[in-house]
Amino acid sequence: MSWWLLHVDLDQFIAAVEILRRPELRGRPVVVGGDGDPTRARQVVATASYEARAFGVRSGIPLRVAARRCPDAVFLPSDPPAYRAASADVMATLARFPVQLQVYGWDEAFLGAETGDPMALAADVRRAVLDETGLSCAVGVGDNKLTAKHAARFAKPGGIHQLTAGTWMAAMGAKPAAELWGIGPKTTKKLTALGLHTVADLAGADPATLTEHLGANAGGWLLLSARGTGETTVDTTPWVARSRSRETTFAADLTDRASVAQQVAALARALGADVVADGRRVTHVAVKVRFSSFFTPTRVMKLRAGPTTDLDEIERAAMTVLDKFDLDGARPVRLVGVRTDLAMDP
DNA sequence: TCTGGGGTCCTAGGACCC
DNA sequence: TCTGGGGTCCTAGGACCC
Repeated sequence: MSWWLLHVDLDQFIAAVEILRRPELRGRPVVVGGDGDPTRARQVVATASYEARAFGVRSGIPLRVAARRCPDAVFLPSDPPAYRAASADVMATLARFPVQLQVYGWDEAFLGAETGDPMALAADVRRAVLDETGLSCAVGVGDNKLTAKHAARFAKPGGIHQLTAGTWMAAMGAKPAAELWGIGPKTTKKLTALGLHTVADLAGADPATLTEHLGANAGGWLLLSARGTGETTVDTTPWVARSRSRETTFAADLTDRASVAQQVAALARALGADVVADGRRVTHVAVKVRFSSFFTPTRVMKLRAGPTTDLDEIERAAMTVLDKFDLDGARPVRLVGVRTDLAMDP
């Protein structure tokens, strides 16, 4: 018996939920995103089914591009409440296993288990999720969260796979460092500049050099990651949001300050109502404005009078924060957003 | 064909105080 | 008179993830 980490990752989650309630779509290219109208601008793909991915349709590309690449795809609007409900079903299934459970977003979870046969456990988990929810998932088995996470990638779609310290370098060493969990485009660029291209390159890098160019914290963490080292603990405490935000990209840019202010006020009120309905108090109010140039500054204000549930105060604060922006000259605004930071003490 | 929405965590720099 | 050092709070932005 030893301690194992499992990473459960649902396959094409959002598309899978849609196919589950519309079985006639199974086997067809399905694209979910925005309001489901691929002729409208400024909407992107949330999730594409594997059949659509075969045509080059990926998360984040504009719906119009998806329609061009895959004209036969079925386009559906995003339905977050349905995905939340499906996610809850999956997590409930996982919670019935004798494991520690850490929910990690809608479609992922880490399990920690003391077991002598982690692959058998993974197979059981996969089968239970499929039987009880109709949703397929991949399950990665590892000696820490990083190896488990990457094992799940090898397992996708719908399989199980094991990756440990002993097999890490053989499996991952030749892959681009960019594929490591936690390494994004910016870090990749810095690593490339240092001549570090693969996971093996990074694993063998000079710690002082990494620290110098990426910071003490990030440098050390990168090196550990490249060597397949990661967390071994599972945080089972229920997730409590630290912030909540709401933003809107307009179909056509706003060009007058009054419209921008009205949109921000409405967002602040709606967001405040959601947060208060959840029994939370607001400590900070932030406003985000994206101009047509894609320049996207954010301004934030701490509420001096302390955490509040007063919607008028939240809206007023948003208006005060909006005043920090230079909206003169009618620079076209394509997006506004409001974020509330939430009090963490009960 | 221009580029969604909702999150978390970290860092840097200025203000302010002792 | 041209100059310390530390600590905390606050804001802005960067980076990444799903």
